Amino acid sequence: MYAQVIINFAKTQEIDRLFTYSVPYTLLPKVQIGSRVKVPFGQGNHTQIGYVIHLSSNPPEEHYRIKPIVSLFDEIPVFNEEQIEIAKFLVNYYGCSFAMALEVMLPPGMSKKPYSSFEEAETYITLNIKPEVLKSYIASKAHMKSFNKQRAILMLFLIQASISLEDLKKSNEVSPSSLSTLIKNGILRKEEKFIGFRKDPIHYDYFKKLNLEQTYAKDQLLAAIGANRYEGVLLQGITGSGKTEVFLYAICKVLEEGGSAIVLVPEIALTRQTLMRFKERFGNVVALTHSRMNQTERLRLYEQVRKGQIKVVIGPRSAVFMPMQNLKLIVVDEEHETTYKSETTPKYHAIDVARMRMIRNSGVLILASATPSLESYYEMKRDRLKLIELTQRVGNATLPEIEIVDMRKELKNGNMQIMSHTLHEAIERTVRAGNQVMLLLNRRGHSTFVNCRSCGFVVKCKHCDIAMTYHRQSSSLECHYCGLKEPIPSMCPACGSKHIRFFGSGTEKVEEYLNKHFKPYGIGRMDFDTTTGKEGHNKVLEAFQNHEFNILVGTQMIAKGHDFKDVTLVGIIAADQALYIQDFRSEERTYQLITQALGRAGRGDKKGEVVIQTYNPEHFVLEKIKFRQQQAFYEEELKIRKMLGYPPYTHLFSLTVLGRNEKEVIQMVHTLKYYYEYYNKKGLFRIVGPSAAAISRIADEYRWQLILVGEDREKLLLYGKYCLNKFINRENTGTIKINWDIDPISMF
DNA sequence: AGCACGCCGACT
DNA sequence: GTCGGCGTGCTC
Repeated sequence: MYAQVIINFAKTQEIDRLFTYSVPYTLLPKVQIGSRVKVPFGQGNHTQIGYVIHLSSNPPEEHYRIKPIVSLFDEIPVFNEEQIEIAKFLVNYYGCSFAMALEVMLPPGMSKKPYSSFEEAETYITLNIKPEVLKSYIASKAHMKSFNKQRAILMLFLIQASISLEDLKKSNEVSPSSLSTLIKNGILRKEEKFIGFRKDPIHYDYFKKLNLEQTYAKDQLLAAIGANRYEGVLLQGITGSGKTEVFLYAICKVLEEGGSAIVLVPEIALTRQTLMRFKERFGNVVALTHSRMNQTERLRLYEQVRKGQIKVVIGPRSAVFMPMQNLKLIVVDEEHETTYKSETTPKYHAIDVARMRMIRNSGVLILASATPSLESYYEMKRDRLKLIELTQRVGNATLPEIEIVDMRKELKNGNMQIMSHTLHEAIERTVRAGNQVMLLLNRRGHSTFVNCRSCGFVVKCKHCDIAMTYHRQSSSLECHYCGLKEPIPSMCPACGSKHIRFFGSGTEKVEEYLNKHFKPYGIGRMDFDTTTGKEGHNKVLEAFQNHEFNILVGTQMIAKGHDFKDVTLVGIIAADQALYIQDFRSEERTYQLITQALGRAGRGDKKGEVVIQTYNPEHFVLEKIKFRQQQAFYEEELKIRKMLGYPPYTHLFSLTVLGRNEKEVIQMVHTLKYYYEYYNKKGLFRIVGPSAAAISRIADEYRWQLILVGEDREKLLLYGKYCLNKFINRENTGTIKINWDIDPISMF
């Protein structure tokens, strides 16, 4: 028997290919596709770890010396055959190495440690003395005050001789230290009980009754699942229309038919309520993956999924690789979110992988969003996705009133503040009525730049080409790109003038304004700076939910998915801010962000209100938002993209040249462009640039970029990589680095 | 990534 | 005539 193997460390192209090894008789039954094996490699025959990709009984035709596999690295294969197909897809679709494609699918921490199957064990605490003796033991210590905590624990054991540690921890009366004292004194003992996995039944009574529109949507999804062939669905439902409830029914159907499902959510912390909705209905076959999981937890989950015990996995983009058994449904919630695209090689997009898996498994892909990405909208128009719409809010909730405030008029009338009169009054009205306010401003800090009035000098970061932001809280200037903190200059570093002024507003400044005018109602702020702890997000949100404060100001992280029934006012402080970013997606982003944010208003029975502040009220994005012309927005934006030759009509291949030596970077990027021009004789591709990146220097590294545009994705990827390899092989690239990406999420 | 091979300059 | 600098190429 011969095994074809990918070497684990093969990150360079020359060795990123299959190597054939013979399988010794002793390892014959155990070496399987997806196994990790130790193999001798190179002249020194150092053992390397390899992944078995194919097995065959015939030796290869070419005659080279075949070495035998040394041993197995893990007891059981780490990948199933579907995952190997996914890896092949990643190699072809993103042009990464096979080794990288395989590695990205392993749970972190597993790449170096052997993996073994294990029995499900649960720790139980058991009474170590006779129950009669326990009573007298408690009585004998009755007078001791220090025994109170131990007594509370022992009282539980009067009823039941053995309790699982997990259940004990849930009880408030149990303190870990007194528990260990009782174990030390031999009153209780710890034991491991091996228990088979007993899956919970589906709790049908928790499913909510659907309205007409939801029922229609549900029926269409169930039909798609029942058809047992690939179908892609765009589930487009306005905020508050009850999308989640609809796809919970779809998951239910999949489970009934013996299948499994993956639910992808953006990186933003999933709210407890959402998780509860899954747990209530599906019990222990549901599992959540998240970034705060430790290695043991990750391995345990991977194993349970592989065995088919876990049938529903909820998680961020990496959950799309889970080795589910009989995977029949993938839901991508908030599918327009950019966190679904990986920033590290392989730079995969979770939707691409999800689609590939569902096509392979004849399953259903549901892309759910109130504001789909333009790509998905375009796919829907081309009949590659079936549109299922939810146009009404559930219950009595109605759509909020939208008011657009022209900040130029505000300025003319002498209001220099960040807050317009309209918004100020709306806040006042709202909090007085006992309701809550959310204010969105996508910039943290206090003032976004510091400027000298005499000479115009702007304080920039020493290491980056960006103005420093004034943070009042830390009373320093901060660079948001490299993290540099500097003291605030008392005079201009350039001319010595004392007339230093602060311009631009961030969340801190809004908070300051609110504290000045609305302090008694309570002010909260949620941004990168206030959510550092591990429960940072939840702490702020829970306090808001409990009315510990009634006005919340924050960056985009407040715009997503949270339901607060008392929020009746949402204010967008600077709506046009993102429109000035030089990126073809900035209109789309702005549309999505504002629409999502205003979806936060009026989720309960109360009527909502939205105030949007802008210097650009006639901008088409704001007009479409104001008049709720979603389809018109998408059509208009598509027209622009088509005219300019941007996605979804074309594909991009971006290259960034990085280096500490500016001259070298500029020279190299020009030489690189020459290679692309040389091999573009047929003119299939458009070459944009080179140009300095939007932030031309970050942490002392200069950044220049080149963008290739083409209609044929496959050819573009080949061309992009081919010329780059030629360039690297023929030129002395010195100290520069080159990053590249196909279908990048932004132009930076 | 490692290791061998190989071609050139500095040294006993 | 030999030792070692590292540039180049190969690894089942």
